[in-house]
Amino acid sequence: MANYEQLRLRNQLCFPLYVCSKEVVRKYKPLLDELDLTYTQYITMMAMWEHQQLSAKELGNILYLDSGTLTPVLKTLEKKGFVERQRSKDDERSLIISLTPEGNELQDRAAYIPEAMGKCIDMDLEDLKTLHRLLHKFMDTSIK
Amino acid sequence: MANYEQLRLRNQLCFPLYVCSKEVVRKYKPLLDELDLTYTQYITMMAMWEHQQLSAKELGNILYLDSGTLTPVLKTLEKKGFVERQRSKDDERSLIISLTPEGNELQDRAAYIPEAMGKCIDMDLEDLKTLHRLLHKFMDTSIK
DNA sequence: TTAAAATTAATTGTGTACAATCTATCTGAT
DNA sequence: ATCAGATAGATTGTACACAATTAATTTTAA
Repeated sequence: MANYEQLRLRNQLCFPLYVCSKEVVRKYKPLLDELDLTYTQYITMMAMWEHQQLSAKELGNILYLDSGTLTPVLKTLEKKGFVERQRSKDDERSLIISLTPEGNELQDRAAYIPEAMGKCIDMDLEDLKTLHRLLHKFMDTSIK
Repeated sequence: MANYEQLRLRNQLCFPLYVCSKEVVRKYKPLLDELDLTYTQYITMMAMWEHQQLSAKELGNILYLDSGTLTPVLKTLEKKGFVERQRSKDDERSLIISLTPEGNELQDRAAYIPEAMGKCIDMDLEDLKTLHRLLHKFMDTSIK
């Protein structure tokens, strides 16, 4: 029988990426539950806190999500009162997302999350910085 | 207005992990389409190629997936003729997954995928090795 | 000017993920 | 021997993720 060493899970890059990504989202869950946000809703709100107002298109570019994913997320966030959705006057095709006062206030309640998450990760800072740098490098060289 | 630097997407570890993971899966898609496999089905088959026979429980431990995810994946792989599902004689609770001849042959057709994927990633080998090492370290220190 | 092409969201369909619950089976302590 | 607890999968419900298609609007080029 052939022994395809390169087909072993432990030798792939994809698999630890996939596992680590899911694990981080899992670790966020109890923290995000208190804000009534899912992980996808959380990163959407992070983009909104940073930019205050964005079109759905711009949001998709920032988050690497298409309208099939974003449309229901934005409708949910609107239902929760954190954002408003309205068509652009300039271009009726474009959907403008803006923060509500409640959405803005949520940022205060979210402010402790990055630090709380940091405490969950038992790796030294140097490794985390390297990991962060290499992931960004991977994104920059591999996407699109 | 407060400026929560640590809440910016670019300063998170979670976000590049999430984006890179999705991006890698997206890059696999055209290669896996030829095998009639999704990414989740592919890593399941990789575990099977490595072990020949596993219980659903063991598969879940290897892949970090629970029965809610695995049950439909395994039923699909059975329908495609790549694995067999049968209850253990020793313990009726346990579901034994084994490779069919077709499932085994699929490994030959999958053998070129790791190399093809490698060519899609435009990062030097040293960085990729470091990334691989740090992701495994992250998995080992952060999960469970 | 106007018809074709491009752009933006929304919709549809498939396939995960995972928490929570359920069901069947097995194990162990009395 | 038996029943309480543990264990293994299956099921249910919610929420993505994304490809493909659709619908509405805008842009562009003949």
